[in-house]
Amino acid sequence: MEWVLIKNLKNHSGQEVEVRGWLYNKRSSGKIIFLIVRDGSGLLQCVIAKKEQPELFQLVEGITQESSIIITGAVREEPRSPGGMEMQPKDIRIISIAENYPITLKEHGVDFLAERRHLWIRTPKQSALLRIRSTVEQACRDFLNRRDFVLADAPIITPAACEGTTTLFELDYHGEKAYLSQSGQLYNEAAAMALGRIYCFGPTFRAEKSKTRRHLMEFWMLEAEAAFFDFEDNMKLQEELIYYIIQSVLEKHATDLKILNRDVEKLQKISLPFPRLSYTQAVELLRQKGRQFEWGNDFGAPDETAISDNFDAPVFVHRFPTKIKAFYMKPDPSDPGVVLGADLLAPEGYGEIIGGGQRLDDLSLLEERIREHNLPGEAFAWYTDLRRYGTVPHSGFGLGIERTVAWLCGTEHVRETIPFPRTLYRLYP
RNA sequence: UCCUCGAUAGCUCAACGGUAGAGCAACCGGCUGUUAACCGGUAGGUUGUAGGUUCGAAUCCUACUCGAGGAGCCA
Repeated sequence: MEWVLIKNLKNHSGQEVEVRGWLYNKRSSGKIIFLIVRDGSGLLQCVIAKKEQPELFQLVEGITQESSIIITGAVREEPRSPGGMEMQPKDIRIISIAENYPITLKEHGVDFLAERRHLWIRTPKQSALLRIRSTVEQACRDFLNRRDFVLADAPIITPAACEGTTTLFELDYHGEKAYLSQSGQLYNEAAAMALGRIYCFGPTFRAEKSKTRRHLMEFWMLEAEAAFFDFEDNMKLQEELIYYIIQSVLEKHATDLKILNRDVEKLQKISLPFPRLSYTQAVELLRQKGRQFEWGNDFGAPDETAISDNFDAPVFVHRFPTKIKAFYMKPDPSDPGVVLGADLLAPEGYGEIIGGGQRLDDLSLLEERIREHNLPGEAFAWYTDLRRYGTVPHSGFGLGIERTVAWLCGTEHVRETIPFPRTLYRLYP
């Protein structure tokens, strides 16, 4: 008997197959029982009539929610069944009867669910989110690999802050202070000088006590870096990547997006190129909308939402004031008061999903910036070396995976876009 | 760190100074096409903790604990 995943059952209509999974729900009306079985790929309805299968009917009455079972039987198309396919089981093997399951099909609060995240991920919406996350990650790799980018993983344990600004998680490295990485970027620059076009993809850590729906203590970031890419090349690469991710998700996840009630039209109508707005233009836009904003300040979350609300596609905001950006950003040669950096703001108020730009490639200016920002010169000696031995113009960016998935799925909170979120004040499970 | 809100049955909530209640889940029974099925019944509580006000507190006051949303910071 062939073991088939529920999502592939439509290719087996009329055949007898085996499905392995868990009982998601059971509905009985005395002489007929409907089982809803899940296997991680989808939901399958099974129907058993008492008159036709008395022993099986009795067996099934004792199967509880989330019990693990292996069922065999013929599947056929059935419009009344969720998922479109239905099985009439010939045999059901019980692997394990589940104890009284805490997560019911009714509504639950966030605290209750977060405390049971290990079980919450079994529910349809959470599974759909995680499947889409997997596709987003795969699309990132596929896209960059096709563009001849080499995967060069950056370290997680680092000796010093990359940007010197944010609060980091400190750890004891055999008596020496070390920190969990908040960005692989500086290492990426070194790797790009070795391999040309590279990316890293892994978790990053921020110890700030951020407590919003857009923040996690541990989140995943795709960071790409390319030698000889200028600012414009960089933005073009980013928008093509995002476009590729959108198309991959639309193509592979029609069912999941439906489970999530996502308005897919909003994703379908996004086209290239993405709109571009300079920081100065963005400030003007905010003022037009009646918001108080002074040139030279950084945008807050409500400002970002106000800007992105003007566009259907993600929008680049570029050329920020040099003073509010990181030390490694390259000033615009035609206006040194601003840098060749850009943030990509997702539509519908999901905020910044990419930050990137052209890097400072001039040795003396970089050394000056390191001093200005009061960064320890010794710790950055290797980084300035990159400008000493064959420096080239180069650019890169970092894409926040959870925010991207939240936007694509139309989910309120990023904590649902990662299997086991690390949020402020919650380290369990 | 700051601001706002919340904590009552396993879950989601009601009771707003006068005997703690409903729906769901659990358990028992009924129902031949259910869609979070439905119908009847049973059981389920030191109202987050500690103090105070009151004849009387889930309800009012104070502190604390835990959590949520937001700000700042960021992806």
